[in-house]
Amino acid sequence: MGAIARYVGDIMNRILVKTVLENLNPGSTATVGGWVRTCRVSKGGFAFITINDGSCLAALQIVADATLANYEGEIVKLSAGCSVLVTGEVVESQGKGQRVELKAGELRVLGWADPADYPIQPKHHTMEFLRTQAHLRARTNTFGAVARVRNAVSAAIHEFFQSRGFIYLHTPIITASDCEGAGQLFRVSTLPAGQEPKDQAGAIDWSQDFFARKAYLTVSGQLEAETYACALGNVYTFGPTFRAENSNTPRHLAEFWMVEPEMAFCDLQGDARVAEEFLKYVFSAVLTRCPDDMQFFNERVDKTVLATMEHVLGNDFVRLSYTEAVDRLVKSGKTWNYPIQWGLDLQTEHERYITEEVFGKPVIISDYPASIKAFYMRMNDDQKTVAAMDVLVPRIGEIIGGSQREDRLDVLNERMRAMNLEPDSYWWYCDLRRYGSVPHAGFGLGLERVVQFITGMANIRDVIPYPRTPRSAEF
RNA sequence: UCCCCGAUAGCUCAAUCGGUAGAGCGAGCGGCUGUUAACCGCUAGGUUCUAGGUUCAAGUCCUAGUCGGGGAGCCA
Repeated sequence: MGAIARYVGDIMNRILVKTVLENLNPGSTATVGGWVRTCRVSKGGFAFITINDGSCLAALQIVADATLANYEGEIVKLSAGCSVLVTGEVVESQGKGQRVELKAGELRVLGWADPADYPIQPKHHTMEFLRTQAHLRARTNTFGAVARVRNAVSAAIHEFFQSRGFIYLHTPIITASDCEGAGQLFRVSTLPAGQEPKDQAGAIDWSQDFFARKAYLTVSGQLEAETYACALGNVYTFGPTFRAENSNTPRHLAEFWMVEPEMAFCDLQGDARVAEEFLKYVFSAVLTRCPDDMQFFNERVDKTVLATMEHVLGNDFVRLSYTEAVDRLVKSGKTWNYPIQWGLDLQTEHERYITEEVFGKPVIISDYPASIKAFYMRMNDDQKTVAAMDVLVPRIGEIIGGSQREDRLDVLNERMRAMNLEPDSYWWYCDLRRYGSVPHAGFGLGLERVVQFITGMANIRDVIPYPRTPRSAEF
């Protein structure tokens, strides 16, 4: 067995750097493992080695002196990226910058990292460069903090719904619904490329494909979630979602994670109320659990994120109808690149004006014209608008899109025909309205956009470990 | 997909009117130091994204492409 095997006992007993820094007092003994951030060798016969193990933003300072057997042979040669296992005594730090440090009694080098070619130097790197080193970028302060915040957000999402009795539902990744109205789909096929079997008309014969029909990666679990909501009451999905849109922006991914609660016996007002409570719960949880990481983002990434979080938590979201929003935009006196007119969708510039300049906080816009929204949204009594709502936040724009669903079969059929959709291919979706239909509502939230909003990270590709975007699927 | 901008040392950038490529950081070596993005000195390090073109001469100008960034659309 190799070198690692000999250390298994110590590895299993290691203590997190976070624990040492926050909980251990001078006099304790500890074994920690981590990756070297910096190593400064003093001719006075000792070396300062800071290591990080991902458990927290801060690094632990190790003091190793020349009495250690491998001091000259190994310790003085340590550099950024090396992995080490250190056992020593927690002591009060003589220097500034840390409460305690670890005086090494034994320092084992588990893995070297040649400083001549280790890509993560102890200096500023651009996000663009780190994206090309996605397998190592988690070792930086920024990406470690992003990973911890993303984790805290994910945990908070489950907690919020679980504590309210929602059932976590796993909707299919592969779907045969090819027109959910949410953009381009990735096709899933096992037919040999270029040699697909043809039917008599010369078209590809999909009946010979794996699923005996065309299949795709899901763009939303909503329709399936509705069926379970109409049996279990409140459910939520939380999983990967795919869009084959050729979108090249700092806010779009081809593969991203989406949360989609769906609630039976719920109308649009209830939907909006849950959306607001939900966002506030998640923001609050991150502030509570990742204070150091949030402080870091506030200092190094975006100096407004903490104030924004506090502001959002301390204020009610603004409720505004689409009609009122259009009215405000018309009367703003501003000149727009895109026209404002009742019946046209709001553009990014309009949404940002409302949420950033008019109110300076999240805004929930509701009751959009039916003509610009999906077939499944419930027609309002005015016969012109549907019970849809978008939650808009400063800087990001739309973070949540939701609606009360059309629960009347005849109205749904009418809407589908008006949008050139074939009700027969949605037979199971229509069945929900045929048998025991109930008012229900839900919304979808992009996980990465929430993490972006919370951390202030400018590009969505930097809040997911391995971003998939047009022409990019490295790693 | 559309518009704009960019690509020069490992990284971040500079290079005047088109005139023969430089700095900081990092790295190597040496010095100094309870240090903490340590500090000081020396050294090495380049097919200037690719392919064409203009010119006596191209990092610089032109054309096409590739990749990256910003904005827009689509959306979460």
